[in-house]
Amino acid sequence: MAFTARSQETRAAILAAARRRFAADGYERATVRAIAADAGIDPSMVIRYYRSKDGLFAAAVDIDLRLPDPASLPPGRAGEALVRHFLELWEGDGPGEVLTVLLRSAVTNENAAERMRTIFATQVATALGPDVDDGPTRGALVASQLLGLALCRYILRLPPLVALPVDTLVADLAPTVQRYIGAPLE
Amino acid sequence: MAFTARSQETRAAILAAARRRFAADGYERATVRAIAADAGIDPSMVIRYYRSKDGLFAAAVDIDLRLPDPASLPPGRAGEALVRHFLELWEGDGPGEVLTVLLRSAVTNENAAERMRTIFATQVATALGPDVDDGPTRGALVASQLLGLALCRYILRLPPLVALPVDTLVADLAPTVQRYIGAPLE
DNA sequence: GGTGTTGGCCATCAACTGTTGACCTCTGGA
DNA sequence: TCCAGAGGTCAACAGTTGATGGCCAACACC
Repeated sequence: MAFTARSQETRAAILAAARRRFAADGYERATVRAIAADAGIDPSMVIRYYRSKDGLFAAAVDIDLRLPDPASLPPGRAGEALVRHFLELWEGDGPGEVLTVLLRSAVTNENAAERMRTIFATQVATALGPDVDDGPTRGALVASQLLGLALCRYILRLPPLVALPVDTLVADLAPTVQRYIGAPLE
Repeated sequence: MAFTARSQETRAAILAAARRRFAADGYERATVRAIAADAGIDPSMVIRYYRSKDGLFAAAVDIDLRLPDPASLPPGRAGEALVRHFLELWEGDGPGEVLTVLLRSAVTNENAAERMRTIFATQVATALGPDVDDGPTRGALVASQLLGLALCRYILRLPPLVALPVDTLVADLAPTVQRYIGAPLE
């Protein structure tokens, strides 16, 4: 299946519409019909191409955080780099939409939650470097601050956080993340 | 309406079942029928008592954070007190359930998001004391860390965060919150 | 003891969901 | 020129959803 260029086009149109709808409405309220309408296509085509709504969702949340390698950063600046990289992902059109989908649905959908867990357990925790047993704990603490920021700024849209420019946010949060990465814990 | 003791009983049973379902499944997937079944009552009664599913939801998310007055705390310890109080709310059966409902649905439901915004804009920001113009900003930063913690520990259930005892979490997060409250910002 | 009010159940509605299969239509190679 | 196979549409399915209104049973009050 899926040979001609035309089919790849509508396939991509469906995926784009799905990401938009999933990001805006969450998994349950984003209907196959609405996605199809946005893509200017019949609902049955959505199923034809992606087998089911779940299949479409799985295709819609496929992302690589591409976290910077901490070894390549000046020591003491890893926190700042992490916060900035994370924020720029969210500010970007493509990844930001995917991340919105992921976070929005991870909150109610167990599959999405599991995906989120592995993403942040593996990508973040291992990005901190292969040090010792409290690596996962530090990674989770970092995740709590970064995801909390994303939640408040991009999902809940708390006005003070929406108003702050990226640079200010980086400056304010970097010390926190830096401490979670390196400082001695309880 | 609603005079007899019996009606108040089933009314309360419906509300309890609703909180449980909303907390477990989120707004969309928690059906009136399932809530009614949990409460051992006919679905139509749910509508009778709460007018609509939305009305039931509004009744289910009614909470007062009861944040401690910072003036009554030893200075320099407000951050610690805030984190501990917040965590104990989530650990409690009653408030924890309501907060789960609120956060789970604020992510997809605009009404719930608005409620969340006012709760954290007013209750947290004003709890920091009536100082100046960056009060809301500081409040939002605090919210980003506290809500991020709740998200990762109680909703996404990141294993390392679930494993940590409350005291450890308080010790690890208190400096962050303390800094957001008091230290000079960018 | 009648009587009206209230709690509760049943049957049902209209709308909407994901999904399926029959059918049309266009294209490109033989 | 023909025609197989692809992309695409249409109508319909079976199930579930929130919500409504009619009906019966129990209880309080006169």
